[in-house]
Formats: sequence, C-alpha cells, structure tokens
Amino acid sequence: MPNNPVALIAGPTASGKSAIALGLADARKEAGLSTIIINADSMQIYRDIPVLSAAPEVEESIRHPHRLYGAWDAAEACSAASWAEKARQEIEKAHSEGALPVLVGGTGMYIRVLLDGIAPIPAIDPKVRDEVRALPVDAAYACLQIEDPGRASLLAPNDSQRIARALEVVRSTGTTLSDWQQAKTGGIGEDIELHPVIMLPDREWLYERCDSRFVQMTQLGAIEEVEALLERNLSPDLPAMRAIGVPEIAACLRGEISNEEMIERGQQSTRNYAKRQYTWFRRQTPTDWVRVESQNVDAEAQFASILRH
RNA sequence: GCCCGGGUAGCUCAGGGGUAGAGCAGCGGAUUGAAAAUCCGCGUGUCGGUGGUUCGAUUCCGCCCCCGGGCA
Repeated sequence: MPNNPVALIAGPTASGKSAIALGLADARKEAGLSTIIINADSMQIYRDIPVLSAAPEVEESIRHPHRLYGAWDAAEACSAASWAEKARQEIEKAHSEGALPVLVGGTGMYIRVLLDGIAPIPAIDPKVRDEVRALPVDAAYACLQIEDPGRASLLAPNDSQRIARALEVVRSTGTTLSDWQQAKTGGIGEDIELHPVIMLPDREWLYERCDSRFVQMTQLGAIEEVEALLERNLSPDLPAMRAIGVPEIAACLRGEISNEEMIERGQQSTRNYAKRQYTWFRRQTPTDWVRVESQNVDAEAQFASILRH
C-alpha cells in the first residue's frame, strides 16, 4: 500500500491554522515540493461569506493552490458527506500530481466522515424533509418514539436537529437511522498516511483573538456580505445564513440591535463556538494525534517528517 | 437637605422570618449526512454595613453607606 501522505491541521476557530498550513507549504516549496491546501471548514466552503468565515486571502491562494474554498453557493446546503466526497477527490488528485494535500479546518465532523466514512443513506425526499422540519420538537420526538424508538431513546427530547434527521431518514428511506448506521462507507483513513496536528491554544489567548477578529471582519466587508445575502431572500435555516455573524449583522441592519450589541453578540458566539471545538478536538479525536497546547506552533518542526517527500 | 426606587452569583434580575434561585457568562460533556448546527450537565454567594425585635433575619424595624430618579 502506498503511503499517500495527508497532513491535517485542525483546531478551534481563530487558532491560526492557515498560518501553519502556509508555513508548511512555504517550507516545502523551498525544498522544491508542491502542496495543495484543502478546506475542511463547513463555512469557508460558501463563496458568499469569505470575510465572515475567515477564508484565506487572495494573496495566500495565489501563493499555493487552495481547494474547496468558496466551492458552494449559499443557497445550497453542504453536508459532511458531500464535502468528504469532494475532499477525497481533491486528495487523490493531489497525490496523482505528486503534491502533498494539507487539510485545514475546524469542522470535526467533516474530518471524521472523510476518515471513517458514514452510513450510506440515500438523499432525502425534499418533501419529507420540509414536512419533518416544520414540526415542533416535541411533536417530532413523539413521532420518532413510534417510528424509530431505538434512535429516540438515544436522543434528548429537545435535540431538534438529530430528531429531525432521524425522522426524515425513516420516513424517506423506510429504514431506521439506527439500521443505516450499522455500516459506514467511504472513509479513506486506512488508505492514507495521516499527519495530524491539533491546535489547542491557551483559552484566554484564543478568546481575545476571537473578539478582535470579529471586529476586524465588520471593518473588512462582513456587513456587505450580509447585505448581499439578505438581498437574496434565502431561508434563514440555510447553513450559510447561520454562520456566526450573519444573524447578528442582519439584526443590526434591520435596526433591531445597535452596532455595539451586534459586535458583542458576534464576539460571544465566536467564543462559544471555539469552546465547543476545544471539546470536540480534545475528546473526539484519536489519542495518538499530535496536540499542540500552545499558541506558538512551529510548522516546520511539527511537520518535519513530510518536508522531504 | 427632603421624598421615592434600588443595593441578592462575574452580569441582568426574581424571591422572601427557618441562612436563597433563574437567564446569560464561565466550566465540563455529547456529537453518524444543514455541525459556525443541535443538545446535556455543573449555582456558597459576607442576600451593602451595623444595631434591634425574634427561638431564628438575607427577609421586619432603626441608623449609616452607596447607586438611580424626583423635589428643593
């Protein structure tokens, strides 16, 4: 089996992941080796919100090839499975070109699905989906207790998202989610040689970065991004419409909250999100993955083993 | 100076004679197809200070301090 190296830089938002990726790519370039940076972030995937999602800057994407940034339109919901399929293709392509693929991102579930695979559930009938998602949680949970009691017993009665998913799966496919989940397909973890680095910087340091970054976003075009989004009249349930900052800025544009309030809420949401990411990457990740519990990461030292090939 | 309101958890506040509780924050956790989502768990704090009434006061009364607002 070929070693097919893949680097992975994961961690909470604002932890400086792209800087590490660029450092690695620069070092390889000096050694005459090419690198392709692949997005593993569920929001940087949307082309409508490069500023709000802190996507790489133009200058950076010229310096090294970047893939799957801005690959989706905000009107379309991306999913872990569809991202993973694209990522798999990009990784294969990079390998065939002799380049090192470097996954960079903070969406733990995307990365998990890419590596471990996921139950091969067919697309959900849109009509079923709409019906299910229109139900209030308690009603949906009551239905699930009848239609997929196994799954229902595993879920909190308020977990609207998972309840809706389980319900739409039974109704649309005729098979319960619990049954579908017996199998997982599509994972590439066994076929590659993964070089993972998880960034777990100091909490206070990161929270400060979250705060100042949100302010910067509002100065660098985030407001305009939200204005453009609002003009499209998209459903507020769409993932891109729920990106941190979109609801806050939209409320401010509608005059419901002040500018200060908008900033404070945006900063708070960012910090809350970063905390959830700490938990994911600390606990949902194999223990042998390299963890860097500091904000001072040396890209070259961290990836010394793949600087040469 | 006088008259009203207030002073309770980091913040906003509820409560009330048997030493106190929510939301938010914070912390911990979950995470199988919208995951920047969704959900679960964790609450001892001189109840502003000080005297008094009482078996017992954070709760009632007096005085003092501080913060609002009003009248001078």
